[in-house]
Amino acid sequence: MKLQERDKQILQKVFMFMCLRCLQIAELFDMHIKICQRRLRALVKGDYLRKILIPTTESGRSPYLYYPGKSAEELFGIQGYKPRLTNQLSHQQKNTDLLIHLKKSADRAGIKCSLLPEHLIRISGQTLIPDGTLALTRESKSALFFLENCAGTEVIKSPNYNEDIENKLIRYAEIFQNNEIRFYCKFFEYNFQRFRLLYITNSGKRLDSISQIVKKHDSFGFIYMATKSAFLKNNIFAPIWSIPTKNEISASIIKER
DNA sequence: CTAGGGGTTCAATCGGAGGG
DNA sequence: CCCTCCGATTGAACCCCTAG
Repeated sequence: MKLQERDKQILQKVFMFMCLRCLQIAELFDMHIKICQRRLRALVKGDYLRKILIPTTESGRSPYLYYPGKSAEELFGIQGYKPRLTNQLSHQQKNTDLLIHLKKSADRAGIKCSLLPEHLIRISGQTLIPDGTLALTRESKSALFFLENCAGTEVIKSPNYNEDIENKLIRYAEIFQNNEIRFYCKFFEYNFQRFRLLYITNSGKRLDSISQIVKKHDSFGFIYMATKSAFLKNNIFAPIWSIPTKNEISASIIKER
């Protein structure tokens, strides 16, 4: 097969996210789903990609998950990973969906959006791992955002203060106070002043209860919250964000002009 | 000959109806 | 209560045509 320029870009994205579904790739590249399927099939044939069937909870056929094959590893000189079918994976897939939504929304608005998914942060040895980070750039100015996608399974508050949401928020506040974002400045090649944390919840009820904890620990007002449905329904300018600390309920993360 | 597009078929899953 | 069947749904694969 002859590798197109777009094929290479697809492979890069697959490396970036570790693994992607056909629909995610089609959305990223504005491809017709069938065209996307066909290219992916060709890439699988050339062992640029490999695929596994992932179990799903939704109706319909289970989609394939594509991850780098040997040819792609040789082409880029990067090692790929075969995704393991764990709870972690479905959470990661949801994070990918959110990041792609942000990316496409920014594209439409003419704003540059660079992504840094979770697994790349993880292997860099950071102690606090967000579900993803992104940099929005407009006219030579960039802003850094962390993304937390609350699946609704984590404990909000556990007595041992370990790995619960409250503990994580405390650590975010520490990082904000000390402005420990050197890793991200280096990755995005921009000297960010501060960052914002975008906290996505899967229900309004959960948003309210976590807001209470945010108020307690975020004295700066850097934590923005929204429900997943509002987030996915609206564009990047939409005033859907609440900032618990400032008692704001319709903030925007970026101004329209 | 290759890439893109439309139509159709295949495969896998869920939920509900119905029977034992 | 459990099992099987069936339709609905969704993603992928297949076939054929067209344009360059």
